[in-house]
Amino acid sequence: MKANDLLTIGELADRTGLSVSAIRFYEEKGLVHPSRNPGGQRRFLRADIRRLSFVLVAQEFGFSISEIATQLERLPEGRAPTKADWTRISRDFRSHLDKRIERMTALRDKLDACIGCGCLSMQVCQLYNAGDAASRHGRGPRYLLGNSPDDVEAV
Amino acid sequence: MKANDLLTIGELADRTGLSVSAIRFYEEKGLVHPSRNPGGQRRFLRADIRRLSFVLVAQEFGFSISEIATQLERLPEGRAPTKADWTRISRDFRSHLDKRIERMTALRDKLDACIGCGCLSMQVCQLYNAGDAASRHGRGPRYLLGNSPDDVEAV
DNA sequence: TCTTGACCTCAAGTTTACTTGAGGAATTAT
DNA sequence: ATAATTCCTCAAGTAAACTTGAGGTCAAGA
Repeated sequence: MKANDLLTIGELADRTGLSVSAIRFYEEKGLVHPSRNPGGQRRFLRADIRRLSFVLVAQEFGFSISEIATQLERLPEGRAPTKADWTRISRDFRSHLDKRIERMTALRDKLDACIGCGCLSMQVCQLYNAGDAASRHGRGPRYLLGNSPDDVEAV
Repeated sequence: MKANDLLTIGELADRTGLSVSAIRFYEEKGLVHPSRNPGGQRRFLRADIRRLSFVLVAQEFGFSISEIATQLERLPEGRAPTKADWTRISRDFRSHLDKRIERMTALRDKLDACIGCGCLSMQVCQLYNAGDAASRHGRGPRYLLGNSPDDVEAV
């Protein structure tokens, strides 16, 4: 590490656990904006360690890179983000995460009921619910797990 | 629909909400094994509606197509799966899902603590935990959210 | 029968998130 | 001073999960 507090791409890679190529890729996607030294090499702020770690956590939360880029645009460039900056972003995360957890838990509970009743191969079950079917539009199975009203005699 | 109880690919698409091309793709990946009529067109069993709906649900649970294919190999071909068949598979789902929910919830709780304390831009917080850092290997940030022991003075 | 809509195959394209490789310049270590 | 690292750019490759298109066949209804 040089006398100043800027990091080379390799140092940043070591600090974040990312590969060098991934960091270059993230720059291309607008997640970081390193400066260059006289020789043309990238120089990163220490704050970029956190920025990239944020990216990794956000990915685990199910955000795509472009969504993360949008979030990060709300952070200041050049100076360390304030508490208010991060709080705003965290709140968005929180609500996104809540929805995902809610959805997963609902699926699990329904699955639980099915394990008990064996309905995945039968007709009457929590998953076989006209309400569900009626509320579904667009993507995904219209009738969860293949049941549809006129299939009752079939499978 | 013809007199017999076999479905054309279009009918199956209507029933599952999948596109025709997706169903062909799934066949290629071994998720369904339709027979052919004399003219060479695919003919599906009614049980394939459930099979494909299972695929969609499994994808939401975070399984990849090849993992789903592995699970489905445990189901009988040609006859309707029994309660025991599905129960075995459901149990695997349940444990996979539990792990994911656990992980998401843990992340959310840590995030909550951070929204409260503003630590995403500070030094002391739930996410800044030597234990976490020590237990991390391989993929992902070595130091969650960018903190590392000698960065305390920095950001 | 004939026409239209559904189906067929096979190849290539798409998006996301990166990695790998070639060819070369800048830094650092000895 | 020189060798060993590290870095640079750009192009191309990879894997997953599909879609799109070309060129042609099959089936169902008027």
